[in-house]
Amino acid sequence: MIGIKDVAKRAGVAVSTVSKVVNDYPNVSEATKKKVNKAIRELGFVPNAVAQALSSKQPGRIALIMNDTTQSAVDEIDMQYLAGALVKARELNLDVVTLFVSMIRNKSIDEIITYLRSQNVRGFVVFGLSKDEDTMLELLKTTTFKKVVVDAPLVNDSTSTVWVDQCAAQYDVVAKMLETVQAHRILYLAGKENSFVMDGRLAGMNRIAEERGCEILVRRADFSEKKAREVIFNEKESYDMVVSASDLMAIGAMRALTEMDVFKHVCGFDGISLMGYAGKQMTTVRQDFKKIAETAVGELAALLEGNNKGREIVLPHEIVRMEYLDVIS
Amino acid sequence: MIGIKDVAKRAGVAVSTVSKVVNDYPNVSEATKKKVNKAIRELGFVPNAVAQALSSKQPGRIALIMNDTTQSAVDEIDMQYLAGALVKARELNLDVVTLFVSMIRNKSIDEIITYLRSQNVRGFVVFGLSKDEDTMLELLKTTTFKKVVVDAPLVNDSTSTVWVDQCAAQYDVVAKMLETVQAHRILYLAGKENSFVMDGRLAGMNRIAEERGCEILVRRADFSEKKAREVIFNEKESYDMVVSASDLMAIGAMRALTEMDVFKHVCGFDGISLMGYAGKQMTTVRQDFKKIAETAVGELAALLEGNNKGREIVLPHEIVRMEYLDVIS
DNA sequence: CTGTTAGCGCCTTCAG
DNA sequence: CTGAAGGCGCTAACAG
Repeated sequence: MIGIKDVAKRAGVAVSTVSKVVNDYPNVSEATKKKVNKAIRELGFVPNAVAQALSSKQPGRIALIMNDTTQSAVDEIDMQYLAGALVKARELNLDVVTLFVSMIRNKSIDEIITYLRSQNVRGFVVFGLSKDEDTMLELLKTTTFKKVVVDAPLVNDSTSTVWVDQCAAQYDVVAKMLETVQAHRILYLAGKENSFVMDGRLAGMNRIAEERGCEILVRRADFSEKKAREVIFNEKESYDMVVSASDLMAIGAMRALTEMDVFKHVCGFDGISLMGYAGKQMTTVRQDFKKIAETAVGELAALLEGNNKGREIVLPHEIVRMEYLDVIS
Repeated sequence: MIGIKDVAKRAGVAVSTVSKVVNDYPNVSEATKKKVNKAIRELGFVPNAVAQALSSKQPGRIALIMNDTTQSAVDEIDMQYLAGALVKARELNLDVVTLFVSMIRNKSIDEIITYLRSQNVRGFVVFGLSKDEDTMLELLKTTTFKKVVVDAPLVNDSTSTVWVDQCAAQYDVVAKMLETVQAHRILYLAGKENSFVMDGRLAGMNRIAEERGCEILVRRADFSEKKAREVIFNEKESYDMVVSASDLMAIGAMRALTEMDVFKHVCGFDGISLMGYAGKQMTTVRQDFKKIAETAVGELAALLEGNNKGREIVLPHEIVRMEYLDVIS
């Protein structure tokens, strides 16, 4: 491996001069700068990031903690998160450690901290955290790291939150439906109770209930298509429309209704491309997951740099109609 | 930050002794080992991975290069790959840099090499490479890095391949179908031509044709459900069975057939959980993506360590029947 | 078995 | 504007 020293020799200057050129520091004459750059090119010199990091120029690394519950539907979301986060990190020149919660779930909080510190991690972003992820929640209270939580309202001095307003999104998508559909009783397919996002979505439904005088029948289907199917099949009470807290459940509901040969309007939530498989047009909420991830990493960088305290960042959502042929590429 | 030196002082020993204890080297008496560990605990010492890397003859880092064509169906596969690879890398104590090809597609090969080298990358694994990824293919010929390719038959001195035998898998799944189904003319839905895996799968079909005396109607549907639909709708020739080179196309075919109100057997390929959405039982090939990724990382480590040349590793596949309610959790 | 002493590759004062 | 020298935190011979 050829190093800064070789370049210095080749260019006939001192190593420190090379360093200055490489890092684009002032106080170097154009002449020597040229010489050095020439030598760098000729030798194919590549600065060693590890050494750079060690000698105190290290911004430190960040960790991306992904939630890996093997559910095909959420894989798409996670990939978007990951892609957005990695791109942004690269842009910000932040070194990244990618982790899955399954890799650390069984470890004690101390082990996790030790691991992260040994990896030189200064802060991290957690995606799709749920309420029963105890050690993670504990870790968020810690002040050792700066952190950003996506999809959960957890803020403290060293922790920011990035997400879309779930309450407003749920409200908006239903309000949109109600522009064209009469509905007095709405069957609401809710997700798992341990989900932070459900709180907001339920609140959105309550607001609909109050403002529009609708009655809401809440049924848990745990974000599962299968359970949503069952709920629809078993529901005795009458209702005019189905609102689902996820696209996956919306698809299950739609299928069940079709099999029962009854028609009801159904609306979803997320805007995943799987919606295309519903086989019908469906109204849903679209969240820009890539953008969310980028924002999260950006915020983490800000926390790491400055002295800003943690805060909540709310990103906009969009109400869309997705249709079979639109989506399948 | 407290370092090895502090621990040494605290324990009343030399730094090298601490280092030995930390790295679990021999030639340290139990007594001093205890002293040192005590000091480590009291001071909350955490070895700095960066310094370790710089100092020792680090195995170097490895890069995982993911193919990010936003296709919901393949997201699941990629997540499996990623999870498997990360777990294995952690096990092997290899530092990982995760990349998406979209992050480097527009860059020149030199830029990529420079970037990887600056990141101290010594080798990488590429997942789901396609034939038109020119710079990547070029990079594989290079000898700068050790590399492992998943799902493409590219082997040279410094490059290994890990995948399942696509030809045998395609053959087996059809052979399995033919045990119970009579079929003389098979409609084969092929994927994109730029896909390495298609070569093997087509070969598998040819073998079926020869051995069983079947006629194969090959139709390109580019791994797209939509196109598979269209193929089915437009196909004038008669056929007894549909074989698809991916689950996604199989689903499209199944749906189209249902809409046309005709029944044909359809079989898929991949074993993604999306198959559950087909709404019917379907025979398909299941590949263990996690295992594949683990093997790939293991092989990369081996290449990095020893002096083995690149080679081809073939993993087993499985023929399964997936059904609606099995899959949706 | 333990301590001393060089580096790893680079950055960063601090003199010249 | 340039060069010499001292680390960053740790590992790895080499002496004791």
